[in-house]
Amino acid sequence: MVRTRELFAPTLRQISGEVELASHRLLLRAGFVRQLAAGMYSLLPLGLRVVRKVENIVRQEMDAAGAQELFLPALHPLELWEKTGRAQYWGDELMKLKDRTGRPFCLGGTHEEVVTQLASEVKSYRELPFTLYQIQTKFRDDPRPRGGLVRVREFTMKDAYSFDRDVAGLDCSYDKMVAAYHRIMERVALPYHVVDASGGGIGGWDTKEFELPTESGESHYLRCDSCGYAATPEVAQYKREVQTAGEDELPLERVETPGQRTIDQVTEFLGVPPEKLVKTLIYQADERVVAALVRGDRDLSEDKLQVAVEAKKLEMAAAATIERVSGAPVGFAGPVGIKEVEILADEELRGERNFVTGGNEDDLHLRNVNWGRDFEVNQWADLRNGEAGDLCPGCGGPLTAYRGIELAHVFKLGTIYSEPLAAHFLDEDGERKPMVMGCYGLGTTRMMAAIVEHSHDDAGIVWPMSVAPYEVVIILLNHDDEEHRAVAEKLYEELPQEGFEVLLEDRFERAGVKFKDADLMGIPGQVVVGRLAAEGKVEVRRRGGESRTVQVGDAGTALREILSTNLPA
RNA sequence: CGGGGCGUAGCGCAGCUUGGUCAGCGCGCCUGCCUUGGGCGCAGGAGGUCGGCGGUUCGAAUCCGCCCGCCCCGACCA
Repeated sequence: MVRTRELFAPTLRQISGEVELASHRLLLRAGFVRQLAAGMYSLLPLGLRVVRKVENIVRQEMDAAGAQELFLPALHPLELWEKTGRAQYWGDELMKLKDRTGRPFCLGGTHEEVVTQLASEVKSYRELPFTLYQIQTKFRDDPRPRGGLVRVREFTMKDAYSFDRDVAGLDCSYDKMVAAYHRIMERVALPYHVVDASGGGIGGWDTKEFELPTESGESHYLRCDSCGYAATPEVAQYKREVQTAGEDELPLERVETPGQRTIDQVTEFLGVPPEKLVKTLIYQADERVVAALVRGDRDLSEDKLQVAVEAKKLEMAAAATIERVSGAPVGFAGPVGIKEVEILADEELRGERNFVTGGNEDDLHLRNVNWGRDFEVNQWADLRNGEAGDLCPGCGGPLTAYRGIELAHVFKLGTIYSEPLAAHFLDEDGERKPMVMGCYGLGTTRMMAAIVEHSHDDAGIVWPMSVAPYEVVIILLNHDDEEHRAVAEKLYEELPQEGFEVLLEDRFERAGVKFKDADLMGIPGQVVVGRLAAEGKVEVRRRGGESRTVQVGDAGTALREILSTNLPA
């Protein structure tokens, strides 16, 4: 219940051409948010109401799933992040600061460490399982914030953590959270795809992202439109066609390639298509050094390589290592004659003959290289990113490239936090074990942006009922007309009693301005008090939908009907 | 972090190439009149160290250097 005359919601008629994303433009124009600095936004009263509604939906579903809400500090001792190795892993993305005594702290980018330490108070299997969650501000010093509220440096997120005695228990806790997420997406009226993803370098498995499919999204994934299989390129499985060598093996040739290091350069220089090249990528896998081979036009998936070599830690080998094993400057490594490394080759190369590789000498490449003859493959594996056009592993249909906004992310952590932080319990058998954890994130401010991104038209935002900042706006057109004003005031009095959240548009503005702003703000129900008020009638409309003229006394009934769906038909 | 763009009145922009009636426009704001169903109309008015610092010059919004900030593409992203 508020009057627009008192509402702090400055609307903008124009906005800089630099602001590109629809959600960003509309949330700014409609007076929901303001930018303080790159990736930092103030939520104005209307924006806050939307976020609160999203939060309440999330809260209800979390509670219904048996999770318990708590509230953890945003400020963490850096030491805690060092125990799990994440201070280093996150690097500059973690916002660090010191207190007056010089003790190092950080602003939490997430809360696994803090919640795990808290959970370590659990002593017995009898206290398990449980799931904790909070709705908290997160800080991430992203190298490039973008897209308005989609990717920012300070944002609010619901993060939940489950604690179980074993993996079977985790699976159960995880399934409950996933089910809750499905209901949340339904309630905020967003379409979504559940996408298999990578747990990232820190570990975890069964990682899934809930993605809003939209061209303006920044995540990329592949999806089979016939059976619904979806995955990020790094983890996407695909059906491999049986490859047969189509050509005879030709004699190996050395070819001078002065200064030609990259695939593009070599392709250009030798005049061969990139699929005839084979990339040799040298990685440090824990203590070992491995060479991964993929076709020149493909991208290596570090996730798949890491699985194939069963390494805890995988990173590009240092230049010195590459030079040692290949005997050549970076850019000329190849499988023929390389030393001290295991060679892993992408399955796809089984069908390749006579390809071009680095020559392990400065400015040298080799032509007509063949595996088996010129070098031995130690291990064949799927090592490349999936691509659009690959075949679905389930049904064989083609995979399509999608872009999306990542709304939520779930994954199974196992004991990767409970072990270093000593979150143990005594099991039935008297054995001391680390708790088995899962974690479940959902960005609430991002969700507001995603809803706008998905639901708007040329005139402005079209909020679903479930998260609209107000459900009904009474638009009083002529403020000077006593009769009209009386009708508007009566509605403003009565509609809340009928259960509606009401905004009264009573500013000293012209009718046009009020209509434009009402559409821009996207309030689902509009009650227009205008000329017809003299006859005791008002116009009841759905933003983006139908409109009808009714007696003032019937406005509530008409609104109930017209607003019975979450989004206009 | 690499590439590109931008920074001039509260907001949106022009001016910069070619230095000198260039401190300009639209919207908003204030006053008065008028109007009240889709960002009215008329008249008058206030408001800017041209992102910052330094340099070139008789003279800099304009040219040069450094810095800061913001946007976009890429790298990165639990």
